Amino acid sequence: MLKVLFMGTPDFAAESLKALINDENCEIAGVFTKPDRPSGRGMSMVFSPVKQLALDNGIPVFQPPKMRDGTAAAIVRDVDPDIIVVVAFGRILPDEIIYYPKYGSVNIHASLLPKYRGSSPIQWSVINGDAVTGVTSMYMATEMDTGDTIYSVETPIGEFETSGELSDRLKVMGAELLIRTLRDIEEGKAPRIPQENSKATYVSMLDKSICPIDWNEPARTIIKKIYGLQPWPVAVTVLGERELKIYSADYGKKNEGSDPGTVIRADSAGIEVACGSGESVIIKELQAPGKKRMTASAYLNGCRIIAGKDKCH
RNA sequence: CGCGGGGUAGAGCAGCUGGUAGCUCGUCGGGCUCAUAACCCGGAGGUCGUUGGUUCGAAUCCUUCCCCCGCAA
Repeated sequence: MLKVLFMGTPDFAAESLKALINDENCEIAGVFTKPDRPSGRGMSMVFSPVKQLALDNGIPVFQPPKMRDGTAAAIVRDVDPDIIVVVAFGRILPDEIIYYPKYGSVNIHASLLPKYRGSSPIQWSVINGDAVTGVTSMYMATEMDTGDTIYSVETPIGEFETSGELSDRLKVMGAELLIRTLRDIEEGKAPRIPQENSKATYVSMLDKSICPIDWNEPARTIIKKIYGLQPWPVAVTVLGERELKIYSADYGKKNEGSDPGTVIRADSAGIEVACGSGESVIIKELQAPGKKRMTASAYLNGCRIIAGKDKCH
């Protein structure tokens, strides 16, 4: 029986916590999650998925505002876990916490380390057009995502798969990997593989500055960006007077003549826009300010777009 | 009371300095074409989100409530 202290915040982490709760071999002595903050319309306080799940299962929840002022470490000593499991916690832990438990701390990271160390590995693997990605379990070290890896599992990325969809798959894979990892650690047969630091790449947190679509890019780059930025922050382009969020798109025909950004067709099939490399992209679903998400053809019904004249910026 | 946008025919919108409603698509019927995401003719379909009020008269002005969306993460 492993006495586990779990740390995590979003939906992705809740999946792992759920697996731990259902695992006969684990006793969850407590859960750390980010402090509640107002969110949503009306800015009401909403508990994180991890907190909600913990509360539903009668697990003690701790939300120290700071990890380095000693109070968090004091809680850890008080809980006195055999191991700390960190999944998408969103905070950096001090050494006094990482190395406190008998087995140290393990982390589930949504990439094939050492590739994509950092905050948004799932999104970047999609945006960059990678064919495969995966989840990795590792022993945590002082520097973020640099610890020795234990296991990793790969999965192909669909050509039109969104980051949200991929995340839903990876969180399940991560939860399974976590259970296997913990079992082998307890049985003393988990490997400890140092990362090849020379092959490491880092990715930063996403923000809205990368949302605008650059129509000079090739079709695949644009399409991968559209799917990679979902469900947040969502790729955008300006068509006419409005900034449109683009939710789905497909490859259009070769188009050597038109300037990138030019609408070359607008009908029930969607809005086809010329892009770089003599290619084009067909916008299928979009959302205008204050409106619901809708198909491009529905949008065209109420907003005349003229092929050959209007341009996306 | 965090800020802002919106609820009008099946869908997307216009109308909103007041006089009972219009566009595009879809749909139904007919026609044209070798053919088409094409075109032509005709028809059906809306108590304009809800409550109360102002007015001779409100989708259009004020008010109550409900619902949807964006910002923020």
